[in-house]
Amino acid sequence: MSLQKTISEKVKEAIQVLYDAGLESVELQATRKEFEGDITVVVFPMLRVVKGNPVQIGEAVGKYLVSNVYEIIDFNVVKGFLNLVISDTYYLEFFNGIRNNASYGFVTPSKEDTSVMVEYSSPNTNKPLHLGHVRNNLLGYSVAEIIKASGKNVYKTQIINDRGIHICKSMLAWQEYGNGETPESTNLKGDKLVGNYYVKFDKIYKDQITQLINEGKAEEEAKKEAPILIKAQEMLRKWESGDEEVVQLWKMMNGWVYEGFDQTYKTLGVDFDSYYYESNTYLLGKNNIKEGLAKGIFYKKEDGSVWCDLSTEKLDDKLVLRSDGTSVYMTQDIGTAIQRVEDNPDVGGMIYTVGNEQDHHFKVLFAILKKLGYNWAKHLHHLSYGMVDLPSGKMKSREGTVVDADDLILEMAKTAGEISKDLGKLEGYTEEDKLEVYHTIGLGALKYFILKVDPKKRILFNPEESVDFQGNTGPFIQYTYARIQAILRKADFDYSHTITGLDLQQKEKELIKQLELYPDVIQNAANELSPAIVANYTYDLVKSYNSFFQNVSIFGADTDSEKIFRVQLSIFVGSTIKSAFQLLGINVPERM
RNA sequence: GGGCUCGUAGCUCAGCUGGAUAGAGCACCUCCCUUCUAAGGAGGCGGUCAUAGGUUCGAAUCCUAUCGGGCUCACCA
Repeated sequence: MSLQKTISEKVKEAIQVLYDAGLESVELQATRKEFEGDITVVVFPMLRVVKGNPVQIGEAVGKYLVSNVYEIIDFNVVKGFLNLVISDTYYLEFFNGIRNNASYGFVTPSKEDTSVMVEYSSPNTNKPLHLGHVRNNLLGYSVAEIIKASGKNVYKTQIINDRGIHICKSMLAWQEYGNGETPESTNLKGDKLVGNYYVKFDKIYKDQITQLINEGKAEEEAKKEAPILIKAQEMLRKWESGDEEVVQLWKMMNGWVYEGFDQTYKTLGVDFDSYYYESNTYLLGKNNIKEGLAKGIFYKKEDGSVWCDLSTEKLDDKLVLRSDGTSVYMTQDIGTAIQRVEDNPDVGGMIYTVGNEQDHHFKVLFAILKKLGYNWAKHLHHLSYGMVDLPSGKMKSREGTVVDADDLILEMAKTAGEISKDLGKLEGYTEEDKLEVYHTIGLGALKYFILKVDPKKRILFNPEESVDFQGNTGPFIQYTYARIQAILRKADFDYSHTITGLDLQQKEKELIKQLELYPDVIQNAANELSPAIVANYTYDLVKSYNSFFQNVSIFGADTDSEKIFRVQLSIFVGSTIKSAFQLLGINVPERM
C-alpha cells in the first residue's frame, strides 16, 4: 500500500476513534516548502462531520498518526493544515527498492483486456508533412505509447487520404509539365516532388483565372472554367472509372509520396501498425447505412437521401447518404470504424487524433456509431488539438507559408550543433556521433516544445525565434538525465549501490521527498534541484500516472486522453528518466 | 445568430476533480565553473489570474452574464 493510502486510512481511523464520526475522504497535498513536513492533511473538510476548532482537530489527529503510523515521526499544525513529517528511512528504503527495477511503473498487459486503436497523422498524399502534422504525430504517438505503458494493447493506425480532386491536381501538373521527373532524377524526396506539382497546379490555375477575368469573365465563372481545372476533373472521373493509365500514374506518384512520408516518420521516431487508404474505404459504410435504415436508426427523405435523427443528442440531423446514393465523409468514417473493428476484433475502443476543427464531426460520428449499437462505440475519443499558427497567421500550403517537417527537424539539429560547438560540449566525439547527438537534442527540443503545451490550445510558432534550448526545454531534461547517469556511475563505482553513499545535501533530500510523493511539484523541484535528483526517484512519477490509469477508464464519457496526457507531461516535465522519455518518443543521449 | 473552445508576469506556458503568500522558462539585473558536465545553480525585478456578479469557511479553479480571439454549424473532405 502506498504511503498516501495508509495515511488516508489512518486519518479516517483517527476521526472514528477520537470523534466517533465517519469521514468520506481525506485531502492530502504536498507541504509547502516554507513549512516543516512532507505531507499535509487539510483539516477543513473534516469540519463537516466533526464540529470544533480545526487546529485542535489537527493536533489530535496528528498525535494519533505519530503513534500509529510508523513512517510518520512528527507533525505540526498551521491554521487548518496538518503537516506530517515522514522519516528518512522510508525514503531510503523506497529508493533502494525501485532503483534497479527498469520496468517499475509499467503495467504488463493482460490477455483478456481489449485493445485500443489510436489513429493519428492521416495525411493527404498531395503535399509533404508540415508542422501541424508534427503536432498531430507527436500527440498521437505519445498517447498511444502512454496507453501501452498502462497495460493495454495498442494498434497505431492512420488513414491516408489518397484520392480525390487534389491528388489529380498534382498528377495533372506532373503529366503536363513534369518532363518525366522522378525522385531519383531530381534527388528530391517523393512527397516533396509531388508537393511541388501541387503548388505548380495552383499557380497555373490562378494564372488562368486572371486571364479569363481579363477576357471579361466573372470571377465565379472563371474559377469554374479554367481549363486546367476542367482537365483535373476529367482526370478524377477517369480515376473513378478505373482508367488504366490514370490509375498507373496515381499508383506511381502515391508510391513516391509514401516513401517520402516513411522517411519523415522515421526521423520523427513514430510508427504505425496498420494503414488504411481512402481509395479502399471510401465506398465503405453504404451497407452499414442500409442496415441502420432497416433497424430504423436512419430515415429516408422523399428525394432519397438518408439521414440520422440526432435530436436526442441535441445535434442537428445528419446526412449519411446523398440523394443520388453516393457517400459523404460521414458515411466513409462510419464504414471505416466498423471495418477496423472487423479487422481487429479485440479492439474495444478508438482514439482519433484530429485537429479541433473537426470537433463537431466526431461528436456526430460517435453519436451515430453509438446509435448503431456497437459495444466499442462507447469507447471512442476524439483527441482534439489546436492549430499551430505562425506569427503571420495560419499555415497555407498553397501559399508556401508552411513550416516543412523535414526542414524543421534539420534546422533544429543544426541549431543544436551550433550551440554544442560554442559550448565545446562534444570535443573528442567522432563526426558521426556528433551528428547523432545533434539530431537527438534538436528533436528533443522540438518534441518538448510542442508536447508541453496543452493539446487543446493553439500553438504559436515563431520560426525566427525557433525553439529554446535553455530553461524549461527538452535539452534541459536530456542534460539532467545525462548528469544523473554520471552520478550513478560514480555512485556505483564508489559506494557499491548504496543510496546513502550519494551524500545528498539536505535540500536535495527535501526535494526528493516531494518528488516521490507529489508529481505536481516536480516542475518546481526540477528547477531548484541540482540535477542530483536521484534519477530513479522519478520512477515514482511514472507510477503515479499508472495509478491514475487504474482509477480512470480512459474511454469513459467523462474522461479524456488529454487529461491523461497532461498527467504524463507533468511527469515528464520534471522527470529525467529514460522510460518517461521513451514513452514520449524522445531519445536521451547518455552524455552531452 | 446557435454550439464548442481559449483568455494567468513584457513573451512562451504550468497550475483548473476548490485549499496556505498564484508558479516556471525566456527577457532584464546581481552573484557562482579546483567537488557529480555552467545546455546548470543561487537571488532580484515583474501579476486587477479578461471583466462583472454568484455559490462557500475558502475561487485562477465551480456557476451565470459580458468583452475579446479561434473553430464549427455543407447532398466538401
